[in-house]
Amino acid sequence: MPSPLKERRTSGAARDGVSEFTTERLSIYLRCLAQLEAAGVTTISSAKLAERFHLNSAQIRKDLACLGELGIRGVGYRVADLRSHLAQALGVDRTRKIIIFGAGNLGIALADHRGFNIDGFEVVGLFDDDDAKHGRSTRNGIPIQPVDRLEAVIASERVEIGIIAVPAPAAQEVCDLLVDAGIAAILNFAPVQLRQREGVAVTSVDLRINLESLSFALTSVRKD
Amino acid sequence: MPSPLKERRTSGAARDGVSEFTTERLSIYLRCLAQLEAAGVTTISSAKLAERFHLNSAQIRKDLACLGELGIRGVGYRVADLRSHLAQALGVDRTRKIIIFGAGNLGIALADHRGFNIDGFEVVGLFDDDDAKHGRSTRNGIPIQPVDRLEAVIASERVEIGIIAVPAPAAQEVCDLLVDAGIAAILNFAPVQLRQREGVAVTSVDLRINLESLSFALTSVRKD
DNA sequence: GCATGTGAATGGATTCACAGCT
DNA sequence: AGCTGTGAATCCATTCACATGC
Repeated sequence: MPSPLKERRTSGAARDGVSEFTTERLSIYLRCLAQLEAAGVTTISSAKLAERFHLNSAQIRKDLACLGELGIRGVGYRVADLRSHLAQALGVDRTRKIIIFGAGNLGIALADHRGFNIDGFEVVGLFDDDDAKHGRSTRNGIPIQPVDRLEAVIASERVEIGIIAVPAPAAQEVCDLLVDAGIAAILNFAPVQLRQREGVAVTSVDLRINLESLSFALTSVRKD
Repeated sequence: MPSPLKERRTSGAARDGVSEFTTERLSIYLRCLAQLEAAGVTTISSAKLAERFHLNSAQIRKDLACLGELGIRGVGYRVADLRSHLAQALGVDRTRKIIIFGAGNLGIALADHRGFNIDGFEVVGLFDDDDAKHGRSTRNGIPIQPVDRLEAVIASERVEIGIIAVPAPAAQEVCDLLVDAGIAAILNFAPVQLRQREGVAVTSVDLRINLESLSFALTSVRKD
């Protein structure tokens, strides 16, 4: 039984003993290491990393220990080595393909989103049930396709990740559609709690909640 | 000293004793109550709410207790009453104005985003430093304005929330610009950790991290 | 009787502190 | 000497369980 926290944010598989919190930090470390490597840094200590993120160095060591004993006592971590291990653990050492369902403003923006089209990810399809949109393409040239092409694209391109960018009322139906078509991981932008199926990882991004959290902070910390 | 968890997600003010986790759930409850009220339900118990969200009823009661003693023992909560208290606590009983910096695909999509333009929020400005974009408008008619209009709009419209939708290298500069112009809460979509100033609430949405978390789940739960 | 509000218990994430390797 | 890896300690969120009030 997953904790409600994970229930809401990401659910499906907090793999092994690695929690969602740790996973997200691993992703942050990976980004940082890529920058360090580009800057020519060859070795880094957990204390130095901790400084950058305002994190505790023990936490970083614990997080990294999930990948095996990669550190060298008395020295630190080899940047290149650690980066490649992290990339492998996060599964971005190869390219995972993504399709997006919903070609509204958000879906189109996400299809061309830089972070979704580099270093291990690639958007290979954009779908919508509105006939009027079919045939058009995003600026980056991703064509908007009808729903009946969905299954074929997922199968032939070996798509693993589906993004839901449709209005709330349609989200559950689209989710089921994606799962039936073989999608194993879903990133949901619709403001609904999706009924999830066994073995499918689902993460929701609810922008309204983020806004209201900020608004809540504003109601108290009014500096006047 | 905030915990790293909050540090990364939302920071600035975990107001009173109310944690970020609780705040996010309050936002979810509010949405649910609006639906219940629309459906004509007048009273609801924590147990019934718990069912909907796969949450523990005690947690819901604890969360709601933050707003005062709103429940009626032996009965439950009055939907309309609770909803209005929640709306007030989250600060959406009045309209908070938003400006977006960065008129790329994402910025434009967010400007027209439904959840950002109803029930307590309104996008009143979209800014970009690219001259070529000025004068154009989003589909919903929000014009793209030059940076030198920023301060005037924030002041005259009493804008409280700023959204950063620019590439990573520009994000910190834009953040400082917004804070200097009087913005008290920031929703950041750039994949960087922003240096934050005292009294400014900052929440970051990092889509790349969400994707990599899903990818991580996929590397293990390969159903074959 | 029934459902809230809450102190106490639990569980999990973070931090401390130090043994152990280089 | 320096820094990792990790058991022990701490902190905080969640859950239990019951006294309290309708």
